[in-house]
Amino acid sequence: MASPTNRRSSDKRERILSAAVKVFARNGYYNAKVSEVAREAGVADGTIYLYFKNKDDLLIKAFEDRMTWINDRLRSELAKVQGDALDKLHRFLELHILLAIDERELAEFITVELRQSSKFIKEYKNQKFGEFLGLLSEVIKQGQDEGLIRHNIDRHTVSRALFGACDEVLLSLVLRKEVPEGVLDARMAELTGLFIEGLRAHRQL
Amino acid sequence: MASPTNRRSSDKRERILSAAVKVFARNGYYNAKVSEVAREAGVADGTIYLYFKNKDDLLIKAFEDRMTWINDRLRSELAKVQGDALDKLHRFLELHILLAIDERELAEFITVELRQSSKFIKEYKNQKFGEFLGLLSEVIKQGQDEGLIRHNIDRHTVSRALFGACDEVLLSLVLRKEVPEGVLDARMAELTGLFIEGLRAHRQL
Amino acid sequence: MASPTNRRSSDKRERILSAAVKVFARNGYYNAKVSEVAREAGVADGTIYLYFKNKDDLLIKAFEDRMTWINDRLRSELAKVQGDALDKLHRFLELHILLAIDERELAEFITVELRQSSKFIKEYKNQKFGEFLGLLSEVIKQGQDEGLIRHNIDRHTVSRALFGACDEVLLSLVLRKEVPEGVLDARMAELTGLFIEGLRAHRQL
Amino acid sequence: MASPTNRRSSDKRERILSAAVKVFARNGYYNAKVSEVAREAGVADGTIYLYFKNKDDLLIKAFEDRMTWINDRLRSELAKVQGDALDKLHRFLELHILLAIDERELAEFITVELRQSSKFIKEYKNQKFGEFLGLLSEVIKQGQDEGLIRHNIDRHTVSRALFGACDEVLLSLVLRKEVPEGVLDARMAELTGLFIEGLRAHRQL
DNA sequence: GATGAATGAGTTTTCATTCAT
DNA sequence: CATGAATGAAAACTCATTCAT
Repeated sequence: MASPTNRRSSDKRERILSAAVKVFARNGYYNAKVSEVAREAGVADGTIYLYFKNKDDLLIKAFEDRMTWINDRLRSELAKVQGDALDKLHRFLELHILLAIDERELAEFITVELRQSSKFIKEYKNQKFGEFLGLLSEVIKQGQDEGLIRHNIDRHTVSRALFGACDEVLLSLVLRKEVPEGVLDARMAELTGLFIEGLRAHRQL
Repeated sequence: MASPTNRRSSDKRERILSAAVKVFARNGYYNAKVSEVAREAGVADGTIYLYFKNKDDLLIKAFEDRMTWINDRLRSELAKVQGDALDKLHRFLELHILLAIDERELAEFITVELRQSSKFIKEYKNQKFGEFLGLLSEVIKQGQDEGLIRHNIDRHTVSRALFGACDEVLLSLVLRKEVPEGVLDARMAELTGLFIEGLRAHRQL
Repeated sequence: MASPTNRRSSDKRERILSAAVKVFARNGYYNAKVSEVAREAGVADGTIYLYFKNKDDLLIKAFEDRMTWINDRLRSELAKVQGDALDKLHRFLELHILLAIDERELAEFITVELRQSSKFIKEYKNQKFGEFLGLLSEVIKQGQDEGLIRHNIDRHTVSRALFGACDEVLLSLVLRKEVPEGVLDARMAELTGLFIEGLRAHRQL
Repeated sequence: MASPTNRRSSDKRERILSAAVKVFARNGYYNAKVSEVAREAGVADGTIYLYFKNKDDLLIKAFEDRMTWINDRLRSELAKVQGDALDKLHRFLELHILLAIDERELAEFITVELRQSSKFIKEYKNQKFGEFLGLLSEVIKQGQDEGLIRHNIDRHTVSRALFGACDEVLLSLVLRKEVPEGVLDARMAELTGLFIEGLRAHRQL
C-alpha cells in the first residue's frame, strides 16, 4: 500500500484503481487518458499522482491489485472443493467463467492489457499472473499425484494452454457480444470436457 | 498513377510492411514511431504515406498481408497431407509452431497486435483472422465427419480454444526466451496430444 | 470546469486573442504559427488549446470578438450623433478611419482575413460582419426615410460599396505606409464627400 | 515570357497558368496544392518547376499574366468609346462587371489573392494592379480636364475607392451565389450612378 | 492532501521541391 | 524536355505530468 493509509485516502486510491480498470478496459491503455480516469474516479488529474507514480504505475498497480483479488478468491474457493483434482479443475474453469460474466470490465482489462503490460512496460515481471498460473499448475500436479492426470505432460505448459484457451474463448463469447442464455454454459462445458478428457490418465495407457 | 504500383514501388511497399512488422513486434503499435519504421525500411518518413493512408492503415495492411500469407501457406500445406483429419490437425499445430520459430517477429507481431487491432481500431472487422480460424474449424469438421472427433463439441469454439492455447504457450516458450533444443518439440507434442486426446471420439463412450 | 472561466483565465484568453490579432495581422493566417501566437501571448503552445479548439477556431473567435467590440462601439457612437442620417454617415466613416489609425493591427487583421475566413473556413457564416453592414444599412435607410438619400438605390449594395471603398483606401493609405499629417483627413473627407454627393437626393431629380 | 518559347512549350505554360487560376480561385492559395494544379493542367508535378521558380512565383506570374490581359482589354475597349470621360467611366465599370460574369474564376482569383499576394509575398510590388488603377485614374483625370468631374478630389484615391466598392459588391453578388436575372444589372447601374453623381462637377457648386 | 490550469516534449502528417530516369 | 516517386523540413496538436494555490 502506498503512502495514504487512512480511511478516506485508501477509499480514494480504490476509486482511482476502479476507474482505471473501467477506462483501460473501455479504451485500452494507450488510448485511455489520465484525465478520463480522474473524471471517472471523481478526483482531479493531479490527485492520481499522489497515489501513483505515473500512468504506467497505475496500470501495473491496477493489474496487481485485481490479480491479487482474483488469486485470493480462487485459492479460497478451491480450498472449499470436496473432491479430487478433476473436480478442482472443473471448479477452476467455472470460477474463471463466472469472473468474465460478473466482472466483465475486469476480465476485459486483464485480457487485453496482460500482453501489453508484461511486454512493453520496462522492468516489470508479471508476478501476480505467475501466481495465477501456479494455482492452476498446483491443481494439475495434484491430479497427477492422484493418478488422475497423465504424467507425460508438463503441468506448466498445460496451465498456460488452459488459460490461453479459456481467455480466447471467453474473449469471443462474453467480452464482445451478447451471448444467448445457455450458450455460454454449453460452450464452457464442452471446453472443460475437452481438457479433462485430454488430460485424463487412461487405464489402458 | 495515384499510388505507386510498378516493380520498384511494390518492392518499397513490401520493405515498409516488413519494417512495420519488425518495429511493431519490437515495441508494440503504440510505442512504435512511424519514423522508426521508415528508418528500418530505409525510406523517408513521408514515403510511408505514399503507400499507406496513416499509421492505423499501416498496421491493418501489415496484419492482413501477413495473415493472407499464413492462410495461403496453411491451406496449401494442409492440402498435401495424406491422412485423416487428426493427421491434418497434427500438421496444423506443427505449422503453427514452425511459424513461431522461423518467423519469430511475425508471430510476435500477430500475437500482440491481434487484440488491439480488432478491439480498438474503429470499424475494422478482422476478416483474415476469421479465415484462419475457419481453416482450423474445417479440419475439426472433417474429423467429426470421419467419426474421429466427438460431435458433442462446437467446432468454432474448439478452434478458438486451440488457437488460444497455442498462442499463449508459444508466447511464453518461443517469443520471450531462448528455448533449449528439444524442449519446444516436447512441449508442443504434449499440447498436440492433449488436444487430440481431448477431441477423440472414444468408441466406448 | 472544462474550459477555464475564472478571472485569471479570461485574462489569459484575452491575451491569446490579442496576440492572435497581432500575429495574424503581421503574417497572415496561413503564415502565422500557433507557437508564435503563444510566444506573443506569453503562454505555452498547449495553453492555446485549452481556450480554443484549433487554429481555425482561434481565427474565428478573434474575428468575432473584435467585430463585436467594433459593432458595439459603432452602435453607441452613432446613438450619440445629434443630427440627420448624413451626419451619422459622416460619423460612421470617421469612426472607421479612427479605428484604422488607433488600432492599426486590428484593422489590418480584419481587412486581410475577412475574405479568407468567410470563404475558406468551412461552415462559417460571418454573422458579425453582417451585423456591421447592417448598421451601415440602417443609417442609409434612415437617410432615405428622411428624404436625404435617394430611394432608387439598394441600401445593402450601398453599404457594401461604402465598406469596400473605405477598406481599399484605408488599406493603401494607412496600413502600408507612413501617411503625412493631414493627407489622411483630406483623402477621407473627399471620400465622404464623394459618397454623400452620390447618395444625396437632389431636389431637381 | 520565361525560357520555353516554342509553340508546344508556351502552350504548356499557359495550361499551367490557367490551372493555377482555377485551383487558386477554388481553394485559395494556401489551401491549393501544387500537385492539384499539375493534375488540372494535365502535367506532372515536376513540370511546373520547369516553367516557374516555385509556388509563389506561380501565383505572381498567374496574377501578372491575367492582369496584363485585363489591362490590355480595358485599354483597347476604352479607346473605342465615343464620348466623354463619364461615358468611359461607365464603360469601365461595365467591363469590370462583364469580367466577373464571363471569367468568374479569374475574378474570384484576383479578388481573393490580391491582398495576400501583395502583402505576404516578399519583395513583390504589384505593378500590374497599379497599372489597372492607373487606367481608371486616367479616366478620372480626363473627366476633370473636361470639367465633368470635380477637381476637389484626389483621382488616385477615387480610383481605389471605385475598385474597392466594385470588388466588394461583385464579391457578394456574383462570386458567392446565383444571381437572379436582372438584379446584377440593376445593382451595378445603381453603383455606377452613385459614383457618377458623387463625382460630377455641379454647375451651381 | 487536493486541485486543475499550465506546460512543452514528442509525434503524426502534409506537401513543396528535387532529381534519377 | 517531362516525369512522378521520393524526400524531409515544418507545423498542428495531444496529453502525461507538474506545481502554485
